[in-house]
Amino acid sequence: MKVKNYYKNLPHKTIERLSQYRRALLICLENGKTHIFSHEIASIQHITPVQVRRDLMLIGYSGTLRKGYNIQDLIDVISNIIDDEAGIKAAVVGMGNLGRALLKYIRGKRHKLEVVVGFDTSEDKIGKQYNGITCYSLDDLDRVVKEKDIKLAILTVPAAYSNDVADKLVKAGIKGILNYTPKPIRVPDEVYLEEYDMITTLEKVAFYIKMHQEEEEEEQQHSHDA
Amino acid sequence: MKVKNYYKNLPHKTIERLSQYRRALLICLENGKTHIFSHEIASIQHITPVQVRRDLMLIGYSGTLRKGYNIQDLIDVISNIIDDEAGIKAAVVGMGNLGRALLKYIRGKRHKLEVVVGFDTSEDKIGKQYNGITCYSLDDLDRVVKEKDIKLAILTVPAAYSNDVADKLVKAGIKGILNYTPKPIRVPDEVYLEEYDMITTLEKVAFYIKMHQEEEEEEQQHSHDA
DNA sequence: AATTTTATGTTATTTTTTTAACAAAACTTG
DNA sequence: CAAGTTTTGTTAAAAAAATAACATAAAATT
Repeated sequence: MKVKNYYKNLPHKTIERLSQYRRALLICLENGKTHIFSHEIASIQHITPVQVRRDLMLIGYSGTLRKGYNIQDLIDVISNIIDDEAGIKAAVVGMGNLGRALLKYIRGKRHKLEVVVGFDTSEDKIGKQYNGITCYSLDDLDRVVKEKDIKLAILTVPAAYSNDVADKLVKAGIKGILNYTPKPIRVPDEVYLEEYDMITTLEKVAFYIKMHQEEEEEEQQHSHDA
Repeated sequence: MKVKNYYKNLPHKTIERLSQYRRALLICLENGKTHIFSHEIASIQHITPVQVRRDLMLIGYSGTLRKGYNIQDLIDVISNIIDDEAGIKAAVVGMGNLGRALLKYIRGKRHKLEVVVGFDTSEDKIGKQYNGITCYSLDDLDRVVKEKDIKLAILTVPAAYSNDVADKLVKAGIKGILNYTPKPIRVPDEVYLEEYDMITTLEKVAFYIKMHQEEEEEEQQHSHDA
């Protein structure tokens, strides 16, 4: 059995939570904490302590019975799993409001995952610097991606172009795309694709507001009946 | 059995997909299509036709055997389920790059879900118009939310303030919060909370790129051995 | 020193979600 | 007009994810 690659069987949801745990842990570390209990992590992430312990069990990390988990150690263990040793370079493709917002969020946060360039079609933006990275023309995409060995693209172009740009990215050899465009794109199997749709999330919240509202109305109706 | 409220038992994932289906259907409608097959919807959304049919079964919508689903009808059925009849008003709280980007995305797309105001602390922004909505001071949040009957808040303030602002929103009577802040917030049970974390999504993509990469290296190793 | 409390780590169970299987219907083709 | 094809709708099975249950251990308390 290859111990080295045990994390390949980790559930997708666990991978997501590991990233979230790490972020929470980094904040705790900044605040001077050295140890943390499963129920503390759980409380931050709005989940149950059991789930935290189960995730940590899956990655083979053990805490101490009375002090909980060593924050720095746990950060290191998680980083070893989710980070690429050599680091992964990313590009923001589409430097509109969303692209620039994401860039600001990400820039400098993780040394193993760095946004190194941006792309846009607008003459105003090409050649300019944003949060310390330069914006290139989409025409130079293929060259720049190959030169800088960029593997991940954050797609934030207008929906109308999403498919064309995605094709370009694939041809340039990109390995993963995070699509923030409201239109699903099509890529070959070997390219990892994650679609995130803001409107869907928003409509979901609206739906549950509506539902909650109707439930309350119903309850009032009942108490009125009685 | 209350037929009126059957949709309260719909799986969460189905709700999400219904929103996605509708968006895809609206695009098809614009392109002049009148009918669509389950496998066409599936292909757009990167899922299986079975899942589409199952979701539509759950909402009680039937297509015709040879023509598939009537696009306009299906849009109406979905809208009846996920939209609030009276409409839900939303606010973008934090008019930075991300807030403005989301506003641009959403503005005018759904008439049953409308962003009506923005909030910010910056003097430069207060009083200004963005995509047709005015930006108010965060100090006026309570008043404006109540006056305009705003039920949903899109939280895009800097992480440091997320909890304080969330508390304000809850006090003002908000019913649902979509938190785009990289820090989880805490709200009472009666407020629906959806957290979305861009960094987690990004790190997830990076992880699967890494994994894929290692798998390929392994395969090369094997073929080298043989 | 015995008992209680509070955590962890792990197995078992339940719930949720996805996928498979297949009957029925409508159209097409030989 | 019979056989074949295609697509829906639904039930059954499988897979994934979350939750519960509980044994174990270390510290605190009585």
